[in-house]
Amino acid sequence: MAYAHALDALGDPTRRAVWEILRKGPRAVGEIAASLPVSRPAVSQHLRVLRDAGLVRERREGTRHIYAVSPEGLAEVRSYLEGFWATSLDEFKAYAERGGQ
Amino acid sequence: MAYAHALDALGDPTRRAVWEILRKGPRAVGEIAASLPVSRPAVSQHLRVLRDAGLVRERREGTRHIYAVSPEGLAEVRSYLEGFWATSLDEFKAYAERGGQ
DNA sequence: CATGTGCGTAAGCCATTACTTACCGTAAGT
DNA sequence: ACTTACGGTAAGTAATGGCTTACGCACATG
Repeated sequence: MAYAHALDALGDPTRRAVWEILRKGPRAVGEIAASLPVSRPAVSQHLRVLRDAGLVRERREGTRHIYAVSPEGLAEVRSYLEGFWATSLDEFKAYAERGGQ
Repeated sequence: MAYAHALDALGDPTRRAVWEILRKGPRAVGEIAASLPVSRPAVSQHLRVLRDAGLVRERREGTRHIYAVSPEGLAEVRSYLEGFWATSLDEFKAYAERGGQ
């Protein structure tokens, strides 16, 4: 299996922190690590997971590896959650009609 | 911390499997466990995590505990992801304008 | 060609956690 | 009251995984 699902990748707080940094714009690995209380290799490993999940994308500028949020992986997670939305609302409606029990 | 974020709760494959079963409609604990390759106590523990994350809700019918997907937790995850959507599209646009590199 | 910079990978350690079985509590039926 | 049904909890174990340091590779610069 190994992180097939994007939600596996987002299930770690540090990884979400990396993702939230990239949300502000593309960053090199070292820059990301400088903003976090973990080492650069740790960030590198997290980025690999995020990349395998399709959540970030990489490009190279000389020796620097620039990462950026990828829309595709985000869209995948979104559509996954959308599938729950309709049934969830139905449930909520029935729940309310029972009087909130 | 311990599963403060709903995405932490959704970061486990078995827990997502539980959630996907509940997506089809409310179920008792034993019913859920019967659909999965893990024991009933394991399901019970996963349901507790999902419940603490606000992703599922519980009601009782006699000795049966009926679980159902909760809209609130789902909405939380959705709004979290929505925050990435706009910036992600901007990034994608810039990416395309660079020629897809 | 040598040095410096920026990252990824390997190996190992430690904490987290997902799972099991055993047990206990509660509700309903006989 | 006894029994059965249904689930949560406790305790212990095995595995996952997140982190570190050490190392190696690619690119740029003197």
